[in-house]
Amino acid sequence: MDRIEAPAGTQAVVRALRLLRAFTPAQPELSLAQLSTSQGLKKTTAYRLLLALESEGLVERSAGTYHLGPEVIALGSQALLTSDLRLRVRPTLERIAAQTGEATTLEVLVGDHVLILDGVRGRHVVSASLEIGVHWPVHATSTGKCLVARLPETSQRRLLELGLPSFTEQTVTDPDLLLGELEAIRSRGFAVANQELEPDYVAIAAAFGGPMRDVEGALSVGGPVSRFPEQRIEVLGKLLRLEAERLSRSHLRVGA
Amino acid sequence: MDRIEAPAGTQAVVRALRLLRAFTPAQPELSLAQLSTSQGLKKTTAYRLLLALESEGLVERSAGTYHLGPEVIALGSQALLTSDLRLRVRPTLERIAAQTGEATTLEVLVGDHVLILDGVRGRHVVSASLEIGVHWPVHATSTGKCLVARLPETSQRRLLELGLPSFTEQTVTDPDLLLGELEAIRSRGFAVANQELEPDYVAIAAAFGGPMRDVEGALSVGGPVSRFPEQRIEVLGKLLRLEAERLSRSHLRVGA
DNA sequence: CACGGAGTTCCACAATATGGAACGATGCCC
DNA sequence: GGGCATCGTTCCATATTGTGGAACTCCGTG
Repeated sequence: MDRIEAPAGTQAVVRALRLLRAFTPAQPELSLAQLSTSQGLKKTTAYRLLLALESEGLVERSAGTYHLGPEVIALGSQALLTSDLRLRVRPTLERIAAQTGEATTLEVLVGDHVLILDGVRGRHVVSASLEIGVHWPVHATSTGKCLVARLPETSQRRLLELGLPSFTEQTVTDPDLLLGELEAIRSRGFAVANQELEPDYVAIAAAFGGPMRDVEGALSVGGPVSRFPEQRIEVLGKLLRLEAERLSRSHLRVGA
Repeated sequence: MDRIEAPAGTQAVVRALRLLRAFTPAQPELSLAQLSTSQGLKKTTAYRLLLALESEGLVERSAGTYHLGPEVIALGSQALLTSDLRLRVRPTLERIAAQTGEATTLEVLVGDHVLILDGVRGRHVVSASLEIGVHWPVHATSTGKCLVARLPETSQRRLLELGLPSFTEQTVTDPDLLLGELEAIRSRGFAVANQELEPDYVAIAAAFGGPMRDVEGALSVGGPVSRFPEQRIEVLGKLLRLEAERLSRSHLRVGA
């Protein structure tokens, strides 16, 4: 999220879209009152916008509360299926999964979270859950950290200033500490999140760039801590860095 | 889509949402010119709306064309994961899949298509592809037909008037013929699509209702024609009808 | 080099979205 | 059971916001 493009003269649309984003896994059902106050909108305005969203099938109402409608699912799947990034990276993902035997993902930065765009399961029974479409905070994930590490510093600060919730005892919640770690990640070429999101869960990630040297996405492997001793983390990190570099280079043929 | 709620004084939002819907699997990349003309918008207006959509991450731009952005995927998955219909019907789906061994889906009407909301694979190697989130035309699918059969007649006509593309030699493309079939579906309690969408693919479906006697969704099983002789279709149809009725009744405890 | 067509910026105008006020329903508490 | 708070909803005058024409800038082409 480097270019924070300021929208010009389009408040109604932006407000409506923000309303959609108000729905979270924790709060999938919201009343008009909740929606309007949480978005700082007048009741009337929120109501009108919601009517528009409802008429287009993006929200539904039942028993006085709103929730996201089926049209959103349709749009989402449409976006997923036609994601060219996903298609391009799929072979890489499969190769890594085959080589390491671990669950492998492709993730991108969206808003202030990382989004799982695609994934390939590993060979083990115990493994990451791999829910495509789910998003996680950046500061407690390997992918999040290595993606943020490549952003301009102002964006980094902005992302890290907004409060870093703790998930485990290992979660890094101090912005300055994290900024230091980002530095290390840049020089190592990969990031590790060792039980920072969930106990017993380790993940390793490396980011690759777009046509310019901006961030495009990150590759990760992860699994239970028992399978990831220090030494193997190092090996996997180097593997991911290699694959990420290959993806970054793959632009040069086509790009300007 | 029975209640075609007319949006009041919200054209900007509606226009923006329509722009999102302009992206199809066939045309996942669209230029400004394409988008503006296809939606009957002035170039300037479409441009401004797209900027707003882009700033919120719902569309992305690369090399002069727009495509749906990652935020759409996030929203879609959010909608999917929190769909209470999906959660409620899951046990039923699993039961049917276990009992029949065939791929089983839950589908709903969205716009003028059916959307696959959830699915459980069957036991066979050869089976339906089951891509959750994908949508199909109503007139060539078993689920589509039985969902439409429960709509008010005016909605039915509207849906069937808008041109029925042919997919196989079996596809019913004549609106009047289809209206007749809908009648039969209502009395039988289930619908069949025998190679109407794809050669060799048979599906059977039954719809269930919401709190009022409106349509809520449809259950289906499907697979290669070789496994679906007339007699078995009849058996499966009755099974689906039974399960659908059970779902319809499940409201009565809670509902008004 | 002139042309057509792409995306983009600018701006005056009025159509459109805004939010205050007021209404009907529902639920809660005294 | 009456009154009070809170919810969703409708109406409407207002000016803020979105609209689209005109004009500009890049392309790539004939």
